[in-house]
Amino acid sequence: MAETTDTRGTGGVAADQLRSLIERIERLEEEKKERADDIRDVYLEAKSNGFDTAVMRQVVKLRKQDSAERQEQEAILDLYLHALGMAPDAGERA
Amino acid sequence: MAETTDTRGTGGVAADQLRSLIERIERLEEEKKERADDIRDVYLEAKSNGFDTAVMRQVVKLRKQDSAERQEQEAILDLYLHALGMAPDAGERA
Amino acid sequence: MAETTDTRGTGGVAADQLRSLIERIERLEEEKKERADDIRDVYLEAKSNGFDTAVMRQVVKLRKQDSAERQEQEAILDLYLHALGMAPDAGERA
Amino acid sequence: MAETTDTRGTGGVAADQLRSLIERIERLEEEKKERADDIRDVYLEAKSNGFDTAVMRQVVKLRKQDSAERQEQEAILDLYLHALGMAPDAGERA
DNA sequence: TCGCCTGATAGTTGCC
DNA sequence: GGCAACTATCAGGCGA
Repeated sequence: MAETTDTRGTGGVAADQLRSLIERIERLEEEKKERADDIRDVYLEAKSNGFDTAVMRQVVKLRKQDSAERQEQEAILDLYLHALGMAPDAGERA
Repeated sequence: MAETTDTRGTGGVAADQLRSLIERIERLEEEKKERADDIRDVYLEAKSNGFDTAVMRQVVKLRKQDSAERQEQEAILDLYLHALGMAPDAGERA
Repeated sequence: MAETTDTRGTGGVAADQLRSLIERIERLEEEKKERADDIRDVYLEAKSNGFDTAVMRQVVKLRKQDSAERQEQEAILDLYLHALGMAPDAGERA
Repeated sequence: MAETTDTRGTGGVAADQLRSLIERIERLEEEKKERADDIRDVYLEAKSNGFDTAVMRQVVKLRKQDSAERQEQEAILDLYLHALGMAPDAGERA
């Protein structure tokens, strides 16, 4: 734990490091928000072109679920293989 | 001590009603927690019988996803039908 | 130790046991969800009667905290009683 | 005929447009997720360097609030300036 | 445009 | 002690 008291005086090394981390996070959150706004804009554009955004959202959600489910399938396969001692790279190879 | 303390005057009836609502919620939350505890117990029982609970949780999750996806499929079908003005009982259009 | 590698062959005992456990879990989760839905309904009913559900949720939370503290007090009391050899029922509990 | 996937007569153009919109959305959501993952990574890095991430999240939140308040102040100022016919054409934002 | 509702996100708790 | 699931809170989108 960093009760390092490295903060000799004000603005120690830890403080600088912390400031840097915070700023990186803030920059990333800003970019994340930009993407969210862009997505919102695309939906607005779609709506203004006569598309049903509810349907579109459903489509996007469904396609996301499909890929998520595929991931799950792979995860559970791995788990089975491990449970059966047949993991690909588990070192255990009878 | 359950006399009509505050029930006279303004807000009395509302107070009784509120109390009733709160108690119903609390009872339901209690029951919900009981179920959660039961689930936890089943997993513990499974583990004590040599089953891999991680695999089990994954299985449960996957089966839940399957049914959720089926629901989504139906939802999107409904949306399409609506978007095409072919909804089962909704011929009304603004 | 229970040997669950009984899964060799077609539908071993372990497989049946696993299926049973999974189904119990799913039933319990279903019931848990029903309670959650009921709670939601009560809040909706409250809202339709003019109550502020945010305030209600706060109340429920506070009362839960209170009860938690009370239980903690009881736990401490039990501890003392045990330490004094005055526990109501020693040990056996299902 | 250059556009083979264009099923004219059955909303082909719209279909292409819809596909394009969906793909733009999915790409943006992907990028959004990348940023979220990056943020998560920075917090992990911070933690591995001994920082308390809960505190850091609090700091980020507070700074976001501060900036929101500052922007509100600027908005009010703009409003006043407009009301006075003194709105700047293109103001620089720090 | 306002209020409702659903989905996203941050915090909390329990498990490993 | 770290990590993941769950829960509660909050904001954005939709309908009236």
